[in-house]
Amino acid sequence: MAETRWLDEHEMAAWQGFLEATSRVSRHLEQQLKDDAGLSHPQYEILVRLAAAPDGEVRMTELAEGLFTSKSGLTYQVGQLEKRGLVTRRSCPTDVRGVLAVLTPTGRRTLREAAPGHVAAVRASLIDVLDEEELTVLARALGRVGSRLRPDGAAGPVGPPAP
Amino acid sequence: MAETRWLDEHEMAAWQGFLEATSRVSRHLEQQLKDDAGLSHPQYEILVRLAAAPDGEVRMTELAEGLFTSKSGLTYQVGQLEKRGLVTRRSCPTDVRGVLAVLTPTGRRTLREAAPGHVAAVRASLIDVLDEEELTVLARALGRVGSRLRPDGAAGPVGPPAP
DNA sequence: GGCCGTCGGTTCGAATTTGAACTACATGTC
DNA sequence: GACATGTAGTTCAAATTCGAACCGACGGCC
Repeated sequence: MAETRWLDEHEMAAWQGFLEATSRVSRHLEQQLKDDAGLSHPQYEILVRLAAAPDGEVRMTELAEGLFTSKSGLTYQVGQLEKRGLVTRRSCPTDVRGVLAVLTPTGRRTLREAAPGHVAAVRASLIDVLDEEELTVLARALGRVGSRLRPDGAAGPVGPPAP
Repeated sequence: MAETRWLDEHEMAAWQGFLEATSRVSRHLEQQLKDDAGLSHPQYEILVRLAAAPDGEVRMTELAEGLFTSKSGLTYQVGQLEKRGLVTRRSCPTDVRGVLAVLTPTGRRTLREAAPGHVAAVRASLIDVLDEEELTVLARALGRVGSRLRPDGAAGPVGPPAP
């Protein structure tokens, strides 16, 4: 292994900015959702995915992937939502092992009530803080960062070899 | 409250990219640190801050602010580090209430061994994935996002009122 | 000098997250 | 068809996180 390439000032600023922004934004939104809708962020995301799916139902595994969370974590959160009547489970018709999480009418209503406040908070804390160029660059750059870390190894081109 | 301004496709891409990138990067680095050095990310950050401070000691509250974590969370993590002999506590000479976390020689050595691998992982997952322009824009944009959410209300100019 | 509101840290209990079993089923191969 | 291997989801214990309650100490003020 060659000498360590430490981060220069510029890179360090980006890294620290990333850390601070992600911490604060996620904390802020978590708080907003809890206060205004009594939902955690994972729970909100579950409702969103279900609402967007045909018949409002999605396989557990598919949900877990979309949430970037572990299988057991998802089981827990769906359990919480089920307790509150926002979601139901039914077994998958084409695979006996499978389970579908299903959005209930109450769940759909809860989401409809929570969404405007949450979107407003996302805008206030992130989206509307960026100008047009920043938004574009950020989407492109972070999209690449995220996709390269996907487990399926969608690493794509590693980029040109160092000159 | 006016009509909700939903996110358009462009904004949604940025938001989703942000969510995915933050999830995956933090998960990836957490894993790398645990595997290679037996440290959690908060623990690593504590060691870094201590190593950078004169005499390797920092007040608890100051540490908590730097880590964007709660006071109790910090107490816990410093406790863990203390158990492993990487950190000691001593009471602050100028304020009886205060506590200083102090880096031990073992702690300093542990950090020195962990740092190269961690920096490499930060590069591989984020920094080296960005080109020069992206790095600059990201530092600027996320820096602004983070600072606006600081509790001290360093909100700065909110920007021109909507036209 | 004594009081009052605030600060610095810890402790506590509750909620959440994770990875490692574990069960039950699906799938491909011969 | 039977078997080996992999997949879907849950359960479990352990670790971590948060906020609220708490205690002792500080500081300003009368």
